[in-house]
Amino acid sequence: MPLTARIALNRPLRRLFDYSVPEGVRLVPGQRVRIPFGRQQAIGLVVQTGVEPLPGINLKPVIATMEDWPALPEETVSLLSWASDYYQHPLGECLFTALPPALRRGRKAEEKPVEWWVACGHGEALPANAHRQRALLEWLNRHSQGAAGSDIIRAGFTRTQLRTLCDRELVKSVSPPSPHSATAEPEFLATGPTLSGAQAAAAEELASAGSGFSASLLYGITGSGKTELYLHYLKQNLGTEDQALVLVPEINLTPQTVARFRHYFGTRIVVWHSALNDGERLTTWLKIRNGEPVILIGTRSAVLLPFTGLQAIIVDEEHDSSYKQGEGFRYSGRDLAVYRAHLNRCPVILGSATPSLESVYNAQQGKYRLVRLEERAGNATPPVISLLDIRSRPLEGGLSRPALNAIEQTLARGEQALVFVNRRGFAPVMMCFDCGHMVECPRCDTRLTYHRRDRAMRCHHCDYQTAATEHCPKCQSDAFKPVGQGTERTEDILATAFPDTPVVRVDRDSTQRKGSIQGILKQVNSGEPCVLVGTQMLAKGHDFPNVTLVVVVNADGGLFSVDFRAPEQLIQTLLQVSGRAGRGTKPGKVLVQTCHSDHPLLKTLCEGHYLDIADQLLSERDEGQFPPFRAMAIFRAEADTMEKSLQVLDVIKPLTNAPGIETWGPLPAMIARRADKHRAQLVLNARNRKRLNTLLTGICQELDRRKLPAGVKWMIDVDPQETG
DNA sequence: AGCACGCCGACT
DNA sequence: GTCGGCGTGCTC
Repeated sequence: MPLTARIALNRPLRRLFDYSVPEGVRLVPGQRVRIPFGRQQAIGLVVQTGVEPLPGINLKPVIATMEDWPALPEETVSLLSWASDYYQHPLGECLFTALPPALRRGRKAEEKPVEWWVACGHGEALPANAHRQRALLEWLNRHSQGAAGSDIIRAGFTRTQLRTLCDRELVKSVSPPSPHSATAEPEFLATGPTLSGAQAAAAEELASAGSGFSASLLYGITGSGKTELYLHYLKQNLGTEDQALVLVPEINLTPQTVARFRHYFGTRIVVWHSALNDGERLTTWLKIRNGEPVILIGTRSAVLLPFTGLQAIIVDEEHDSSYKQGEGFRYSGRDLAVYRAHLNRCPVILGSATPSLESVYNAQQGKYRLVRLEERAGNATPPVISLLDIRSRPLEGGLSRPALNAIEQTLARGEQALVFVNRRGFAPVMMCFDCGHMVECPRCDTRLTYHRRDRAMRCHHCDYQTAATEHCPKCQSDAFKPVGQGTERTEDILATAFPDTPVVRVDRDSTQRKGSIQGILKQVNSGEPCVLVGTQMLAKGHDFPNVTLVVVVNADGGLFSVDFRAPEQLIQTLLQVSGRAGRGTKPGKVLVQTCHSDHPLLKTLCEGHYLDIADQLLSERDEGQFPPFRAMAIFRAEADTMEKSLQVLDVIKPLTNAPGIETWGPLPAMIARRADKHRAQLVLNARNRKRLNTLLTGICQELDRRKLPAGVKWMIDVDPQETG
């Protein structure tokens, strides 16, 4: 009988393809092969061998193996097969997301040798106008050991300059010095950080779960020192040959965070995030695949890396919505982390000051061990939160008089204040007070945000932008004014109100312009009085010891949203941003401006213990029959007209008719048109997750068979984060 | 996703 | 007469 193999391709196809295996070739699951596909060639991943050859199809033979070992180890294939089924995404695309781009394209799974350059002359022979070449040569002469090509480029020189110098025989390429002689191992500490009593107790509880599978929810209030706990845990429990994974949200993966881990683990720390280039990705991927005993700090996709000796997983800020991928393979990094810990029979720690309702529920159900850390580190006390009703109060740049007074008093005491605004730009709308016109995005059903600094009107949902005008573009009236608050506007008002105090704005725009958040925060870290203005970005993980006042400009956005997650997210954001106050020795105070100071949710926030609030929110989810009490999935469709999108979902709707499953819609999405795509959705709400999964699998099979209206893209989102 | 095949409109 | 538009169908 001829040998056969079932192979997955990196194509959006919900099927696999069978091939014959040439004599003398041995294939195992997870192995990378080159195969003929149609009239082209492709890279495939072996899923299964020895399958029964299909009748009536003569199999093409595999061309070659890329390696004689599986690129994806068995455990990683299991993880992704499970995820493919759970998230209803084609297996091939799931498996390929676990490969670095270079290997997806068919490159050899080996390190590109480092090209190493040394200077072998001086600049006298260079033409007088060759400034950059001279600068490069001097730079290289200063590096007596020579330098890697990538470092030369990173230092601001170009490949052309290097090539020309090479042609002039002023630099040459040599083999790189061996890594041992290049640099000494950086120093790192043998023991973990010293813990407070409360931290030590929590550490002991975490450790008591042992080394097999366990999931712990570490509820640690802001400022309680969760990171020290992670460091301590890894120091105490990780063997010298073990691998560990620390997942963090993108914006938490700062140089300081990494430096903190390096301080205790030195070169054992490696990072994984969106800013890595293909070469760096391959290098790190190979390290992980080779089983090197690294501790990897990474964002969402790090959970898919091919670990072979994973012994601990930590998910920091586990409630963060960025753990859910919002397009393509819509997996949850946090949920896959838990499943992966299960596969590896190792512990997983989910840490947060404001855990997701899903995790709180799992803890209540006994699926997760709840570990509490409710004392702030050092002498810090939790901040006091109070509501400031702004109904019929005059506002300046969104700030009420009492709020401005509080900021003034804070500055007068030599302390710092933080003002939280949930929108970047100057104002979210420009409106004409004569004709009522509001400037809209031509491609989306949204208003354009006014960015005064750049004199631009920008859409925050696509890349559209246009020059700002002084008059109404419709009736030319000059009664054309910004409406609502953005960070730029609040920054402006504060700069006017406190002319002698620095005002520092932190949002996507300001950090992009200045290069990094670090530079911007220098001012703040000096401890001198200043006012910080910013978005979400400020709410995460930063430690500002001298910030003693936090002002929330407007808390009302999330109070009456149609999204069932809005109340949870509002509370989480408010508590995270509140947590920036009073992290030093001085007590912190939080003022939340609202038009609904009698709203029960905001009232409990003030009295609030987060777990009590979570309990209350959970009972609302229960009553509304929402997750985690129900399993949810959404069919989304997009096309050049709304009719087409709705039409496809109308075809799908009758297929969802099953006991224990409720279907809502189809309805246009909250923002119905986005980048000229008209979007609609069909929501499925099920009592039983397994039943929902089986139903979805069946529907996908059926839809693959059927001919659907052309030009419509449909997809499934399991456990959706956004239901708008 | 690619890529080829296929059948209708405005060019040398 | 042909170049090329993108609709449709197929890939073991």
